[in-house]
Amino acid sequence: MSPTESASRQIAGELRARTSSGALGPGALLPSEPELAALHRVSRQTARSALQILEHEGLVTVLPRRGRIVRRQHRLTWNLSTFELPGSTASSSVDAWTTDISGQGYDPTGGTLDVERITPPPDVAQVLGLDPNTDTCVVRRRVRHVDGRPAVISDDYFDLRVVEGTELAEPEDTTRENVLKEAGYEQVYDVDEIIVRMPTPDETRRLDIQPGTPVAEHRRTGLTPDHRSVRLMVSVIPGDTIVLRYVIPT
Amino acid sequence: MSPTESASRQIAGELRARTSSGALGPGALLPSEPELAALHRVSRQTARSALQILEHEGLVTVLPRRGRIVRRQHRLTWNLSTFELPGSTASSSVDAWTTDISGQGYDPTGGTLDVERITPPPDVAQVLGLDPNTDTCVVRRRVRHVDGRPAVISDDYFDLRVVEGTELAEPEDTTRENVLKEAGYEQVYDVDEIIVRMPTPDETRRLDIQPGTPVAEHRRTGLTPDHRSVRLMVSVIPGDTIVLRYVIPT
DNA sequence: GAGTGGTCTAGACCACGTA
DNA sequence: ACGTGGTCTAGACCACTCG
Repeated sequence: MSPTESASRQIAGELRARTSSGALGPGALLPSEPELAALHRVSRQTARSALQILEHEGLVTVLPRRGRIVRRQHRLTWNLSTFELPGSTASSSVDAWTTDISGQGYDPTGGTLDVERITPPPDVAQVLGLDPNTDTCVVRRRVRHVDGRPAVISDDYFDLRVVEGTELAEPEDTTRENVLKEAGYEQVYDVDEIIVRMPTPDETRRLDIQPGTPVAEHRRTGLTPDHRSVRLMVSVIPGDTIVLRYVIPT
Repeated sequence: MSPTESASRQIAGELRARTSSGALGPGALLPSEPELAALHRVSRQTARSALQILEHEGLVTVLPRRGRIVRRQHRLTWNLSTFELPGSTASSSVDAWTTDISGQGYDPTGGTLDVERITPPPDVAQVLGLDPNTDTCVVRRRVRHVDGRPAVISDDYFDLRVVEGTELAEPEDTTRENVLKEAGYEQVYDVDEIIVRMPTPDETRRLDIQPGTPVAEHRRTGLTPDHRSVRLMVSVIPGDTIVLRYVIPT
């Protein structure tokens, strides 16, 4: 026999069933900790554990001093491929982020741009082929916003020798793309890597996400025809708000 | 002033710093709950909470009855684009999974294939354009393994009318990709959507993953030239073991 | 048998927003 | 003022494995 489930898991399971059956729809208020404890004749801690199981599953959000509600599951789509389906309205030359978000009825404005020259962190140095001791890289840090709230962390790394003298080394908000090509570094492939993990405490703070929300770390490396990496873009994307999308011709 | 951090968070932060500074490398044993409690003069529950914060961040794994160790962060790469960098050795016609995994020195064999005819779940019905009440779909369920352990859940859905009479409707493990084309449904685009979320209890069990490990839900829709969806592949991919990769020509 | 984590209890104090 | 969740304590019992 399977060992009986712990009380907290049983209670969590019961509530989970009520959400997936629709009895507790998105936005519905769950029982408070003392209520749930009394209902099931357990201590408040046990009831609390049950609710936290659901929080960690992403089913439930805490509204401070209001209680816990069932989460809405709506997500935005971020198109990461340059290729578009015929008939789509996207103009792929401008920043895809802006097009995507406003195309879905949201406001992509806001956020900050911060350009710095730093000694490259080890992982960046390796990708860009830099010496962490002697080389300098330019990082363009950005927090993209949606409807006025932080939505994505997006850091762009370049070798200083590549972008020196171009607008990419300056704190201007360029809509970019052929800057690198004009500097003699034609970019012909992007290699995207997507890592799924929990956020660091710092990321949780910067993105203002609920604890327990996983993120995608999206690392896009821009390659020249001779396979040199000229650009590394690292984005941190909260899983509860954004879907990544690729269109691939077969 | 910022309100002082709670004791459990402070202790977690201290341990986190010791891991990122390298003082606690991968595999290192962390202090046990009673040890940590005594060290910081707090109750066992508080010490436990601190350790659980790190578990939920994915930094730490529990070895039953041994203690908690710092996780290794190594991940496999799964190539999801058909396009390959010139010079790569992949033969893109066969199952990319097998090529990818064995190319990285792991064993992709094992697992099960289970073919069923079911009434389509609502999300599948919508994508494939089926009527949930009258239509039937064929699902090919698979749990892909790596080195003998479950690694990825991969369910393939088809309209029964499309695959009836082909090997895709039978419980055979075919590696051929042009079955659909021969049946008159040429597939010219794949649309991939990647959702980052926490696993359901069922997925946690089937994938045998640590609680607190996030997953990517990868949904690949195969489109014909007239934008009909003929195939939906849904994969559930544990974040702690696999990196997704796309190569995109610019 | 000692030591690990897993679970639970019954209390307590706190900050803080809503009503 | 009341009720919410956030945190903490000091105890307890359990299943299990390792030496």
